[in-house]
Amino acid sequence: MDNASLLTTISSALPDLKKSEAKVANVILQDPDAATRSSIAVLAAAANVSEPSVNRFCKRFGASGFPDFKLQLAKSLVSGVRYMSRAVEMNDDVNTYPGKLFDNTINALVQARQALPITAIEEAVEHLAKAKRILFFGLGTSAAVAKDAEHKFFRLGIPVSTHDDILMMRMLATSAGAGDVVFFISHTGRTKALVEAANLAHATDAIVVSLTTADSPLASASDCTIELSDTENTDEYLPMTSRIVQLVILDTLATGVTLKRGETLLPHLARIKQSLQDTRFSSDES
Amino acid sequence: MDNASLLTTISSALPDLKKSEAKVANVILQDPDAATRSSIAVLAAAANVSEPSVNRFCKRFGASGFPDFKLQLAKSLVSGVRYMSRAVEMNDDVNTYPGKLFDNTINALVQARQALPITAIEEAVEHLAKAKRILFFGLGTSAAVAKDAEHKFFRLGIPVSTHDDILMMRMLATSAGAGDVVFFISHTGRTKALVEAANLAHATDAIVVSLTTADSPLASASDCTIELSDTENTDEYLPMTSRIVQLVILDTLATGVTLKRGETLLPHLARIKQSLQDTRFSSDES
DNA sequence: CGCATAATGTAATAAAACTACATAAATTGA
DNA sequence: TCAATTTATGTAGTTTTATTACATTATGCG
Repeated sequence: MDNASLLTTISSALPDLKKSEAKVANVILQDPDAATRSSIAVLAAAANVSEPSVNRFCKRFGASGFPDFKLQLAKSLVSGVRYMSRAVEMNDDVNTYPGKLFDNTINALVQARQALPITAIEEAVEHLAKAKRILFFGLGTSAAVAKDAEHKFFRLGIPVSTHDDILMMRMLATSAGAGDVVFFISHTGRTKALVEAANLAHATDAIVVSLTTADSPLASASDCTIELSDTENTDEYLPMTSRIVQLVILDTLATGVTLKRGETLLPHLARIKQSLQDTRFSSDES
Repeated sequence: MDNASLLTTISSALPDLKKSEAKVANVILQDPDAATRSSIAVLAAAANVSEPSVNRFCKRFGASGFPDFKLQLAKSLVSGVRYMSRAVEMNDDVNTYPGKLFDNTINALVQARQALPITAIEEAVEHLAKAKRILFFGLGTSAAVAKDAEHKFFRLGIPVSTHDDILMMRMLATSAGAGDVVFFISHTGRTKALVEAANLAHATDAIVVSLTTADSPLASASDCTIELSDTENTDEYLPMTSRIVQLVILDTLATGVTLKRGETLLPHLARIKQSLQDTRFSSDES
């Protein structure tokens, strides 16, 4: 996996390079992105060396030639550099801002995908699959996420409830016990009311699982934390991308539980789907 | 940003491509990695088309030429996101299925991004920005989406409420009037209770906006429909990708309203953010 | 059916990359 | 220090690769 490290490799090899190779290295290190778009002639001119020198440079770093080197370099730039989120500007029009919002969301998901907390997911699935009851707690935007989770786990046939009422949360947290999973959802992990409820639940025999930011007070109060990296400030005023990532993580957990429970679940899901049939207009009507 | 999405873009553009371009597309989709290492001649031969056809193909997808296209393709492969939706299999383990779920969601968003109903969004923003009151109606999974929307529009300072109670929906729909926007959210657009409520609302002076599938009964009952293409059967038993797209569309609408209302809104949002300050543990504590 | 337009291919041209070889610089040992 | 030798770099020619302009073929329409 020398993908992200090609530039590092070059820069640390700098002292061992021949004079002309070093010149090439410097030009590339100075603006790697430009390098990926240059031809060998342009790069050679920029470095004041001959074309074959550039070629030799490429081969030295494991590429089969200049084009191959450019390819590797381009790849390494993707994984190394964070994707740029494009902030919506005040004078964006309807042709611009929807695309930006989608892009930002997509980028957030791609990034989250790259840093999936597999072990935490595994552990959480373990707890959820064994749970006799699941309580989802969330406030504000996370209340909607919790509601979505409730709906999803309900379909799996697990007794589940959601709460966005602080008093209810405290009462339920206090009276929770073995077999219960109390699941907290919070972007910041710093909402006092939620952290307090988590502490109350933590004192019982129930399992406290949280979906939140690493190193937050909420994480400390949990038996199992699914940590999401703090997103950039795209979410400045209205939380957007963060909750989408949360939702997909919850999809993941629900899927994990489904898989863990095995085949028996599918008939159950099919039955629920069937039960909704009569509430709908068939595709032919109207 | 077409980083993670070049292959998805190609794949979803497939039906609109000319015969020779489609041949090229298929060869690339079949083994994208090989494509990044091929010359234009090799690729043309593999696809049984002429070299200029390959070149035209590349330009169609925004590249300046074949080498540039290869570069973009290589970059898009780095993220590891697969371009096609991959169903979760019964014997997938924790290293597999989370990635699949993220991939599917990302792909759904990329596709939705490509077919953004700009005019409908514009129209809906128009209505929402003028609204004196907004009512969000949704059932099941869409209830969670509605709740999220409520939260978001509430922050914009618009009187708003959400309902997932059929009777409440009917009463509110009937008594709605000028200045009201009744916003229906439904993946299928065929849920009877919801369609009936939409018809009741339609009979009033209120504006009925819906976020649903094209040609559905719900769409017919609306003044303005934001049509989402029916997603693939990834959502077979548990709705996943469809609701994510809905959420991002609602983000888009909220953003559109914000922009339409102009600068004045930002202080309002900042104030709300400020009001939440005291409910949180500061980053230093704990 | 014949015209018009679009789609694709052919062949020539230009650009880019690579190779073999030549020259220049550096290193070594007498 | 100065040849001899090795190593580094550049030159020029060759080959590969990509692009352009134009010709041909296919497609759709009146």
